[in-house]
Amino acid sequence: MQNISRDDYLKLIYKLSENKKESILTGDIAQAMGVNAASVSDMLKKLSLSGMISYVPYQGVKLSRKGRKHAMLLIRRHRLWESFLVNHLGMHWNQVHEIAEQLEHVSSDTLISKLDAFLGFPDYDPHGDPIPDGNGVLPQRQCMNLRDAKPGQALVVARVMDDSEVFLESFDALSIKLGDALSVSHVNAFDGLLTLQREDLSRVYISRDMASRIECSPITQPPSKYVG
Amino acid sequence: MQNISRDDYLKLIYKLSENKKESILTGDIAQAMGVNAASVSDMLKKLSLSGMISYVPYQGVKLSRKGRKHAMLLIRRHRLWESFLVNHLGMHWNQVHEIAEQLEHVSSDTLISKLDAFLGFPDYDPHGDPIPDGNGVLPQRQCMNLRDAKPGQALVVARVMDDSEVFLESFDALSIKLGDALSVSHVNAFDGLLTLQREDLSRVYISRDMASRIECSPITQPPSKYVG
DNA sequence: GTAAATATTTAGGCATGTCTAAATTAATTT
DNA sequence: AAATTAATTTAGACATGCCTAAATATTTAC
Repeated sequence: MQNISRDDYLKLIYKLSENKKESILTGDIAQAMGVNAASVSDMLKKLSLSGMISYVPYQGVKLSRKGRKHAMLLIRRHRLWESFLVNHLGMHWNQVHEIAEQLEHVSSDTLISKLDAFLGFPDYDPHGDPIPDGNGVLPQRQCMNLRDAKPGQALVVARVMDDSEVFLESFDALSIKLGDALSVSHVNAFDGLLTLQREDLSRVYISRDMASRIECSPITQPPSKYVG
Repeated sequence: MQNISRDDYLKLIYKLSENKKESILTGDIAQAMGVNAASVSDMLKKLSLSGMISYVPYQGVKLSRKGRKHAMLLIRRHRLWESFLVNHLGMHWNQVHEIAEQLEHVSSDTLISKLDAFLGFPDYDPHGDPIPDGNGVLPQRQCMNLRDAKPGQALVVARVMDDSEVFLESFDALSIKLGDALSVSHVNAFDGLLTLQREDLSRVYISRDMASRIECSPITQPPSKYVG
């Protein structure tokens, strides 16, 4: 509960590392934390001393094995709490991030394992984000970005990659939910607008911008008896 | 989430005020917080500035109306979380205090009102402590200390006034739970040892020390038709 | 009613986490 | 390759919340 800032830095460094493979730069962290670069330098020195990151001044920063595990356990707490807030308290998925941000700092292993059991040991949170296990290991799942889907592709909506209120409300307006099965009818050659078909044959239209923030599990059609 | 210390002081001042009617002394706070008296002085000045307490140097401290309401809302959060931990996560009632101590600092009114609804708007927590409502008002209940019970008295066990592990385990060992109905068979004239009878007529023996930390609702026997 | 004992407050420090401004290092331009 | 520009780090401050030691106020004892 008292290492809130350190934890926030570690989580952020992990998240920035997901996208880039290279070292994370001080300025990126400063921008994302909404904090002065000088503050980041101070903190990086401390995190480096405690073995959470490897830090070469002016060259950026990388999580150590220890730091990565620590970050994963924070993400575990965060996603378990989000699951609780949405599935049991009935909160909307665009209202839970900030609250989970606070709840994740409550440090009790007993609490987290009891919560995990109460929730039924979920693998994914309400946004479809994978929940690390007690060792910090993520469940694996074959996923693709909806933007890359080709006509004829059948898929299940698996995850949204944007927590912002405006995105989530626009997503809700599409009347699709995680777990829904869709098939790609058409991809507009000019702007990439996707036309998808629900199982009830009704249609959904998703812009490339929107699609790029949605991940799906492709459904491999079982090969028909008569093919091959 | 950032006013953790201030909140802890306010709650403590409230708890110390429950017993005493007079002003609370710096030294009492220092002792209860496990902190130096000088630190308490510092904090009292700050709390006084923000209108939470009335503070006269050397004369002690009293909660203001604002400070009392703030403290009640913290206690509300604490007791709601304890209810969740015991009733839904299956934790033992002697394990939840520290965790609730952290959870209560998560500040979101939406969260607390959703949690309240999820729990079914309870009036009492697992220790029988009353849960303030959203305005900081406690539910009222007629209660007496078990130590003061007289032979023939029928009562319902309502509340334990001691959160320590050693007390709660000894209480559990009696095989009685909150809500159980008991009647007083005998009070030992020398040491005050109580002999009580359960509804199944089996007996429980409770020392005066133990009894003094147990609160009960007396059951008024409905007057018999033939009396009077 | 004054002196000794006790409690409280003030003074000055330390750690954390932030800031601004200055110095330093790296990258870009020419 | 040197000079300019951009990014990063260091230096020095401030706020919070704690500490110890010294000063001050209050209470108790004689």
